[in-house]
Amino acid sequence: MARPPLSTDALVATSRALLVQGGPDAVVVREVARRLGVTAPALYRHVSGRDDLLTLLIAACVDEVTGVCAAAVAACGPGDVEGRLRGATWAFRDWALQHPPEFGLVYGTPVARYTAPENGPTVVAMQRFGGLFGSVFTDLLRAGRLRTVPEDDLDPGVRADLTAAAAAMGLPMGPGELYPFVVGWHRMLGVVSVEVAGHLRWAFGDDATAFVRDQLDDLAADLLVPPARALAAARDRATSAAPPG
Amino acid sequence: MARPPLSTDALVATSRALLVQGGPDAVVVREVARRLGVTAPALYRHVSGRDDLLTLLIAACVDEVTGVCAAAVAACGPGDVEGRLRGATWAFRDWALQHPPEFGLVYGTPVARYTAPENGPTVVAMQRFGGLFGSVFTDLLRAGRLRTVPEDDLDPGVRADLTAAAAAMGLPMGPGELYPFVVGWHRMLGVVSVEVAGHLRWAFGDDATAFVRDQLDDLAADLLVPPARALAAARDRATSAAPPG
DNA sequence: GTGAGGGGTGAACACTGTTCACGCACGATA
DNA sequence: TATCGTGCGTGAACAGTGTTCACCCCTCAC
Repeated sequence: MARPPLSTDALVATSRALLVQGGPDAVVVREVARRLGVTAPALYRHVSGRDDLLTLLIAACVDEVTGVCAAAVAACGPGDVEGRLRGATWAFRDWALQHPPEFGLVYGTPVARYTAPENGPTVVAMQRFGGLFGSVFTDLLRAGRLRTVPEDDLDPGVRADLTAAAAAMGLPMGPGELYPFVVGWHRMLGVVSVEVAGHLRWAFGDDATAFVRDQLDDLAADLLVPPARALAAARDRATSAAPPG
Repeated sequence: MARPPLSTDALVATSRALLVQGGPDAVVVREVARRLGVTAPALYRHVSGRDDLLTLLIAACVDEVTGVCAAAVAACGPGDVEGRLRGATWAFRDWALQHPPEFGLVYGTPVARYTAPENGPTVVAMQRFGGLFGSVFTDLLRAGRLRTVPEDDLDPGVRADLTAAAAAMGLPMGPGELYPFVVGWHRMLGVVSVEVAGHLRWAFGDDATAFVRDQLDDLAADLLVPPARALAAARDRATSAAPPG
């Protein structure tokens, strides 16, 4: 009766099954062991404890959602920068709605007593995820499709924070260009969080898809410059490159 | 050595202290009892179990936030419908930021294995809370300051859901009038949730106040008709009441 | 062949929520 | 006044949790 050798991946997979089935509290060391045909202390050879298990689980989920968003981005034509934004956004929302427990674990109220280890796997996974959306936005910026904000219109504190954040992440962006990125991230996460948490059920029952699509469309409309105007702006820049006088 | 008699309020208060100090998992029956100078089974004379304790705690928090929002509304002049919206919104955000554990308990990812009892105290507290914001929006509507949506512009499914929801809540509103209410609730909750959960820290460190104020101002701008235009619309309605021909 | 060590085991500890039989002290009743 | 019923507390117990410990077996390198 050879039992398959214990691997960290197997631990994470069974932990996730328990998470899906009964929420974070159902991820119980002894039960994970039981399902793997092993006693609880055996897991401590592969994982330093329950927190470590959750850390790996969160990282795996972030990697998965990064993957589906990246696939949606890759499915767009090379020039379709708007499609990449909409595709990635909707892929994120779809994944969240199809995996509420995982979404809750990653983006929900922080799990009690759990704190992600500094520079641990969850942090680097999050950075990969942020990098994906960052590339979508830099593409929009290069194509002139991003509705940037004049720096003088920004609150001084916000401007300073965004300048610092761009520098910290090595992004070649000014604060007025990073601003729509933050707004996009913030509103998208808010829209999806509220939907997944079920706080729209009183209005839309079990399916708020149409409403959420409206909200994400509104968000895109706020973030993007229409293609025609982007073209005109590009023409303006070209002519003003040879200024009169 | 007369111990103060055990009251449900005392249970809720000590539970809340534990929640604030260590998150939902720190609300431990035995510790609540210990702090009240009593053993654990004694609590079961006043409360049916830990879930019941959480139910009462959630209801108390909802009542508290309803109170601060109501106070902000009451502080506005009788004609200041816009001030009521902004005041209630900002009061909600302030309460959330000052009480992250309570906010997480009420509006965050549902607590594992906990489900609110049907028509229990949490539900009626939530209804009171919804009623407060509902009154703010009906005031806006009556003053002509709410940017309503033509019914034909609504997705048919959304329109049907909103019609049903208005009927279920006994609101004298059409779907195009309920729509901005849902948008406002949805976006406000999203903005605040993301801020409280700390998902903006990478950009703004520990204080995203200025950014969040921007976002809530944007939301208000999306929801409201400027006063001047509201006046003009009222004039139009008055003149078209005596139609030509 | 033998030592080293990776990876498993059962027992144990300190917790948790909850239930149970018990008992005390009080107010209403005969 | 004596007695009962009941509200409210107690300690003991049960099943479950995360985690640690001493132990042991199996395999691999020398």
